[in-house]
Amino acid sequence: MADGGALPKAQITRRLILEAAASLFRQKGYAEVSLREIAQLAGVKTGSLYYHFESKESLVEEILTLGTQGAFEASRDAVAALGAAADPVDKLEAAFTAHARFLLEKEDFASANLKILPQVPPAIRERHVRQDREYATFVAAIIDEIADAGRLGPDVDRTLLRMLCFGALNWSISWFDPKGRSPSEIAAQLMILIRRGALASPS
Amino acid sequence: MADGGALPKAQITRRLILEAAASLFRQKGYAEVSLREIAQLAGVKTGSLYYHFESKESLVEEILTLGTQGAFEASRDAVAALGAAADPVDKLEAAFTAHARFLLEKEDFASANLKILPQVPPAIRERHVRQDREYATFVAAIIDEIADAGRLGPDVDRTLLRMLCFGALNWSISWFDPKGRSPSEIAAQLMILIRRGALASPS
DNA sequence: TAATCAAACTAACGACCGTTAGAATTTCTC
DNA sequence: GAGAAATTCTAACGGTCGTTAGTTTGATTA
Repeated sequence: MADGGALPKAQITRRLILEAAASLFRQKGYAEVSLREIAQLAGVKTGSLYYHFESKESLVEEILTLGTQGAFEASRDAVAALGAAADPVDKLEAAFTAHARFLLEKEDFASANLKILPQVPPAIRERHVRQDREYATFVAAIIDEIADAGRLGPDVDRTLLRMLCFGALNWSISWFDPKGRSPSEIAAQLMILIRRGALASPS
Repeated sequence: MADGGALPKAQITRRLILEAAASLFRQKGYAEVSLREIAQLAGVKTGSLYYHFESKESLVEEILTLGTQGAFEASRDAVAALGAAADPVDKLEAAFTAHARFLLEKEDFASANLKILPQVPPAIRERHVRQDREYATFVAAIIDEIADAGRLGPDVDRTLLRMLCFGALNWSISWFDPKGRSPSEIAAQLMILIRRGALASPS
C-alpha cells in the first residue's frame, strides 16, 4: 500500500531509540550509558542502532538539538502569543513558564541536554553551545526591554539576573518531584522573586 | 628523622591524586575520566593509585565528602561569625556568599560533587545525599527564622525559595568565568533579588 | 508466488577500562 | 652502611565498550 504520509516504519523505531537514549542519558550521564543499554530499553538489538544512527556521538548530537530547539521554540511561542506590545515582565514570565514546563514535563530531551552537554566530546559541545546562545540572546532581549523601560532596579546586572534565573530553573531537574510543586508553580515562584523579592515589608 | 607531625610522605601524593581527580571529574564527569588520566595528571603511574585508594569508587567517595563538608562548614562558620542574634536575612547572605565562594574559588571538590553526584553508583549516591540533606536543613532553619519573624512574603514557599536560590548558585559552575563577576558579586545579586526583587518601582 | 528492498539480528573485532600480583625503588631505622 | 618498611612501578588479567561485516527476517512490488 502506498503510504501517503511521510512515516516509514523505520522512523518509529528511530524515535523509540531517541527517547530511550534521552531518558537514560538524563538519569545517568553520557559515558555511563552504553549502546547495549539504550538498545534494550528501546526493544532493539544493539547492532540495529547503527541502521538508524552513524555512531553514539551522532545519536547524542540529535538529542542535544532536540532539547535546545524544543525549549527555545516553546519559550518563543509562548512569548509571541502575548503580542509584541505586551508588558515585557509578562513576556519574561511566559518564557520562564514555558521553559520550566518543557524542561520538566515534556520528553527527556531538554533535561538530557542540560545534564550531558558538559560531558560530551568537545567538538560536539562547541557546536551546540552556539544553539544555546541563540536562546540566551532571545531572553536577554526581553530583559533589555524591561531595562530600557527603566523598570530594572539600579543595582541589577542584566546578565547576572538572566544567569541566576536560568540557573534556578535548570537546577530544578535535580530535585523536581512530579508529586510536588508543578513546573508552573516553580516558574511562578521565581517571578514573585523577580517582581517583589522574597521579603514582606520594606528592606 | 622522627616526624612529629602527622604528615607522612604518602599523604602528599594522596592529596595530589584527590585534587587531580576532582579537577577532572568536575570538567568531564565520572565515567568519562579514567584512572589512567587521573594518575597522569597527578604525576603517578596508574597502579600506584591503589596504594592510596581501594578503588575508583572509594576515591570518588572521598571527593564527594570533601565537597559537601567543605561547603557546609564554610557556610556554617560564616553564619556563626555573625552571632546567633543577627538579622536572619544577613545570616542567609553570609551562608550564600560562603557557599558561592567555596564553590567557585576554592578547590574543585565542591563543584565536582555537584557535577558527578547524579552519575555515581547508586549506593554511593544515597550515602552522600544524606550529607547534603544536613546542609539543606541548616539553610532551611535560617529561612524558618525569617518566616517566623513574619518577614517572608505571603505567597513565598520556603522550600521552593531555598531550592531556587541554591539552584541559582549551583548552576553558576557551568557559566562562571574568573575574569567576570566574582563569587561574592554573584551571591550579592541573588540577595538583591531576595530583598527587593529585580524591578525598580512598585509591582 | 518470485524478486526486491528495508529493517533487524548475530557474532565477533580491537580498544580501553578497573584492577591486581609481584618486582623495583625509595625512605627510614638502627 | 645493612636491613626493614614504605612507596612506586611494571605488566598483565578479564570484562565491557563502540563498532562492523555478514546474515536473516519482514514488507513491498510485479
